[in-house]
Amino acid sequence: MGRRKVEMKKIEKDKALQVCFSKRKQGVFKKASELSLLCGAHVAVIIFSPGGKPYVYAQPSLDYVINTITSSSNPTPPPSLPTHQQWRIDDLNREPCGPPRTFGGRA
Amino acid sequence: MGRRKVEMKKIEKDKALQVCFSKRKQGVFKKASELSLLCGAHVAVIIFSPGGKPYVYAQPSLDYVINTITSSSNPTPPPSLPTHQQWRIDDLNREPCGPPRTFGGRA
DNA sequence: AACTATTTATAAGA
DNA sequence: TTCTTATAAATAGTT
Repeated sequence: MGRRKVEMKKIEKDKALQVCFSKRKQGVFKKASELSLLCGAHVAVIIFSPGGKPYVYAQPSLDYVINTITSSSNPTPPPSLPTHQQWRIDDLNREPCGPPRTFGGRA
Repeated sequence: MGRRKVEMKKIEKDKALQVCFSKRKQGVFKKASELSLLCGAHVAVIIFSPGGKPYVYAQPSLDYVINTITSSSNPTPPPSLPTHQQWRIDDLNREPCGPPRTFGGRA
């Protein structure tokens, strides 16, 4: 979205890349925060700038999300939920990681 | 965006929440993958559904991003970059975490 | 950093 | 859940 449709490939011009990074980082954080708020979902977004500086959005906290995702299996299933899923961290690394995919099903 | 402007508060109707979560999770992953591709940025997005099931997008990998962010200081500055920033993980947890904020500056 | 022309994401509905 | 469509929102190029 913008004046032109943009090709999805690495931006070469350094100035343009910096501007794009800054704008889109903000966009991703906003989308993540909206998802968290609207759906009551816990979420963490970790972004490293091309210069290596980290930016983080997390709900409720980075520690919480990393600790939960790092636990090899889900140790504390919410007792109120009938269809709780079991999962292992190894499964997560098998995600396809491409934009035009489904990125998993429902909870 | 959509037929109506939507209030930014927790969705109550369970069905609507599921649909919203599914669509927006996909949206966040797509935005993150575009940021990664366009800017060559390393990124991880970890999302827990309301039911507690985790979904992950990561570039180049979840392990890489978590290991890097978990290191209390950046141990391996890219030698090609002149303006490398030093940072500590403690700094990251001080992010405001609200949608209408700047979410950090530029690298 | 602000401004808009456009593209893209997505809320409802089928 | 997938598709369609009307609209809100993100953002590319410009100032």
